[in-house]
Amino acid sequence: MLRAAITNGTYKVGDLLPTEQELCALHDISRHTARDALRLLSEAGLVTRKRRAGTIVTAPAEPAVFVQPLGGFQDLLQYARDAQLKIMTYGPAPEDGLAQAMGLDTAGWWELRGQRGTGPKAVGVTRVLIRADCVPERAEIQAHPTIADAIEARFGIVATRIDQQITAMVLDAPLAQLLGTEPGAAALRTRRLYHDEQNNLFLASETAHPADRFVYSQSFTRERGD
Amino acid sequence: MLRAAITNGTYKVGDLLPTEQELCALHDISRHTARDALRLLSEAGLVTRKRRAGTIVTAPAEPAVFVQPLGGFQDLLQYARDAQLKIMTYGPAPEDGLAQAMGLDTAGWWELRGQRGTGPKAVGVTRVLIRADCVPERAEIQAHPTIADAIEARFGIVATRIDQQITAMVLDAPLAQLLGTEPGAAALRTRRLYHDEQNNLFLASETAHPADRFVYSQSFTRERGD
DNA sequence: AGTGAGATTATGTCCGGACAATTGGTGGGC
DNA sequence: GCCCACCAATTGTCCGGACATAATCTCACT
Repeated sequence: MLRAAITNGTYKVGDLLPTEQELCALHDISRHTARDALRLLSEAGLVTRKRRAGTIVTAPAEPAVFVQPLGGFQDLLQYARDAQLKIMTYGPAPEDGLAQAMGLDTAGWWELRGQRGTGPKAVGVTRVLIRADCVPERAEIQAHPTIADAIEARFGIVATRIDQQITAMVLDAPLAQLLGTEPGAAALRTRRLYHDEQNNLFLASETAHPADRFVYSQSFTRERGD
Repeated sequence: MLRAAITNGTYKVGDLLPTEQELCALHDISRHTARDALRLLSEAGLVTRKRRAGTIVTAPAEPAVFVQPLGGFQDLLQYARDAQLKIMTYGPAPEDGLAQAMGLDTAGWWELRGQRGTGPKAVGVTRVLIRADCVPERAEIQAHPTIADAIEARFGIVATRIDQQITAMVLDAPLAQLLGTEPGAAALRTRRLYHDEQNNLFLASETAHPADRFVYSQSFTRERGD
């Protein structure tokens, strides 16, 4: 949670983190546990600790990203099923055709949640968050044709841009509330970008609010002019 | 000490380290402390820990080397003085002329210890070990002309080979006994190589025993034929 | 011989406490 | 105003204990 707080700007470079005792009181943990958390941050080079002075943020946190061979979105879904992760969406359900193209089963899997964000970019955007009870140390999905290949096979269109990643993250308070879980819970954030100019198809992962530094969601949408 | 044991081959890749409880009993420490030690090794990638299986050595330890801006030997001495480190030698005292050239004060600073090693290479070799109560995280000696420059200026000779490094290490039992301290104590090992063929001057850092994987000493000697 | 349940034994993750070391802050004396 | 002694706060390093978790081992059973 501290790492997330640093990442999203709650604590900026130069700020002082709560002392160990404060963390104990805040989260009802022992000093030992608080120390472990701060130690991890220190080892990651995000903070510097000095006696008497406290713990100072020295570098902005980069979200931990697992980039390598994650396969397509279907793989991700399958992985989520195997790992008994919870798949949730918020925003409207994706169009059937699009959902089918993405290999999504709109029945059962989808728990529609309240639309988050009201900005223009949120219109028509469906977001997917796969919630994990534990964050896997390493995603073990086999390398495999990307979702772009599947789209190309079914629709005959070609994605001109591909960008995929999966991130293990810790939910902060507002998002946790939105998703009906507790702050500090682990979540897998998926992100993919596909853009086909020819068919004006735009499949993008975006943040609900520009103010959010995180990209929490997997989005399926079309260009606004569509 | 475990790290040193891995480095010097006491534990080889694939070997099992003592369990936490065994370490507790061996060194009369709490499990927490033993865990910390093993955790450091694990974070350094030297060992892999698995439940029930134990702690397995997965990579040979490279001695931690501080290579960068260490300056010359005088700087090192000054640093040792400032940091109130203990400077010890064993073997015969260096010749006055050579010692002067090296900027060494043969009076006071030198605590002659027993000659270690009987091999031919040990003849006439004086070794210096700078002992530290704590291992500095980073040597903070200013960059500065190397000792080779000083030699050149005073003797008009040119070192044809320069190799300098300083290593923070932990004393194992035999060396600790030799130096009259306790196993596990911290020490700074210095190493420099200078060779001037023109004047047949050879200033080298060598290990006392070829079997020793460590180079513990700073040596000042002349070629055997000298 | 193979299988599976259970015991065993490591490590992983917590709790609680004590004291040391460092260093910023404070206040008194000059 | 400056300096120095002292205090207090914070992290660093230990101790001790409890239980969870995972993986190996054992052994009865088929």
